[in-house]
Amino acid sequence: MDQILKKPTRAKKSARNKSAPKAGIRQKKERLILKAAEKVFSEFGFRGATTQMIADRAGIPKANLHYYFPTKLVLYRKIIEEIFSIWLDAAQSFDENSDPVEALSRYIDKKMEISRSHPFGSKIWANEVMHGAPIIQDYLETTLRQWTDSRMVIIQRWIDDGLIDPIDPRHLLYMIWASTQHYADFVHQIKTLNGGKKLSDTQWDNAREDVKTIILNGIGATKRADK
Amino acid sequence: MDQILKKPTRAKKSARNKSAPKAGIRQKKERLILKAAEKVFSEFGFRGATTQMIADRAGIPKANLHYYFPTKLVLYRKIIEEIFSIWLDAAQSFDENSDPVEALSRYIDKKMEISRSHPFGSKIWANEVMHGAPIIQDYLETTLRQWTDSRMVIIQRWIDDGLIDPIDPRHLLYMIWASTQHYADFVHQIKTLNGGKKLSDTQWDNAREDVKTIILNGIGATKRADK
DNA sequence: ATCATTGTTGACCAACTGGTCAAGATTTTT
DNA sequence: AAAAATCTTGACCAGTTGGTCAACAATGAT
Repeated sequence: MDQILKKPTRAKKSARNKSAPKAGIRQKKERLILKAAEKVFSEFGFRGATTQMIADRAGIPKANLHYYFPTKLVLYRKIIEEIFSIWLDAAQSFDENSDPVEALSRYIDKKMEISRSHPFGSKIWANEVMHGAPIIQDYLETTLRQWTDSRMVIIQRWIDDGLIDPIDPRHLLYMIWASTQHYADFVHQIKTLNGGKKLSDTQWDNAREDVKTIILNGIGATKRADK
Repeated sequence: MDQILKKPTRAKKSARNKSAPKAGIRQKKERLILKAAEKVFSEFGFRGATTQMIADRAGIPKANLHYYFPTKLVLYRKIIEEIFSIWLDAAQSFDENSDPVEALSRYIDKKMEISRSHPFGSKIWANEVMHGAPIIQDYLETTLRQWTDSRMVIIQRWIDDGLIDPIDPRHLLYMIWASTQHYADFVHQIKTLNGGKKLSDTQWDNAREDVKTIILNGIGATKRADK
């Protein structure tokens, strides 16, 4: 799931020494920077974030950051790629061979889990799309488009087989995305409306169950499956 | 709906002359700037937007913009206030005396309409919240909080009266917000997945109906109302 | 006509920011 | 040990940006 993103970065020898005394430096430092950058970008957006902020959060001088990532844009792209790969990972759970209740339940569970564990990534993605996707347009047009089309076919088949009510598959997908990602993108609003406290484990469970219940009932997937 | 935002701005005489020969200048120019600013802020975010961009789009020199709005922040705040007032306007349709199907249908209709007619505002709001609501925190804690609480009571009453299934009112509201605002905030993604063409009138109708259907069915509001 | 108020704008500036660079430190290879 | 490669960092620079200002124009009141 990650290989696409990794650079070869000197994979010649070092097969006998104690693991990787120096080769690991680059990897560790890049990880450190990426993590800091993800947070800062999600908080301030691409232009709002400064390389100085990112360097500070990573605890290194700015020049060092630029040694590993030549430009702010390159750093940003790397992060987008990671987010997208996580997203695609969850998308796998929406496979062909399941019935609607099973497939959609699993998919919604995964998406909610990602909203909880990777809220920064979700925000960055949302930010990108809201600003016209200047960086990720190609992802939208290729990978995301293909995935969406293929899933719409599956949903349409469920409809044709009478497993769910006839709704536009597109809007069902949008609703799932919107409802699940809302818990990442609007976490601040949710927290404020929750008396300033972030959602507890139980509240997260409730949220996940309610989203699933409403959507599955909403498309009539349960009334057939139940009996 | 607007009075809060307007400045007194010389309301002495001019009650006999031909309307407002000069008094109108300020108002017209402010409108012009606000409209330009809304677009630019929604496209580039607060920091991404420059006062130069806004001035250019309004067709005036930057210094003139700063004559009417001393700082970028003041301009931004003004826009946020307007957005919020539009939002509150729609919120009215969610009144006490209706049954769930009627109240929620009307509310979702209004929200979808706003997503279509005021996508810029929705994006700016989303952007604010995603970045921790640095400007609008007070709105979240006061007005929005109160409104949300009062509507949750109504929804809870519906549940107690057996009019809808027992779900957490909070999550129902979040789902409505998420699903409807998605069509504004993610319009670019939706457009791309729609073959690069923005949604037609029919597609908007379908979206609106599907969102309503799924949510109303999802909470079991229709199965009681139908018979 | 004259004055006061309001509106207009080019030129300017201080602060910030992405990115560079050269000198030096550290580690790996030979 | 010493050469080669990699990593580190303070100082620096050029471009951008929010905001100011002084001179000027237009309009309204007297």
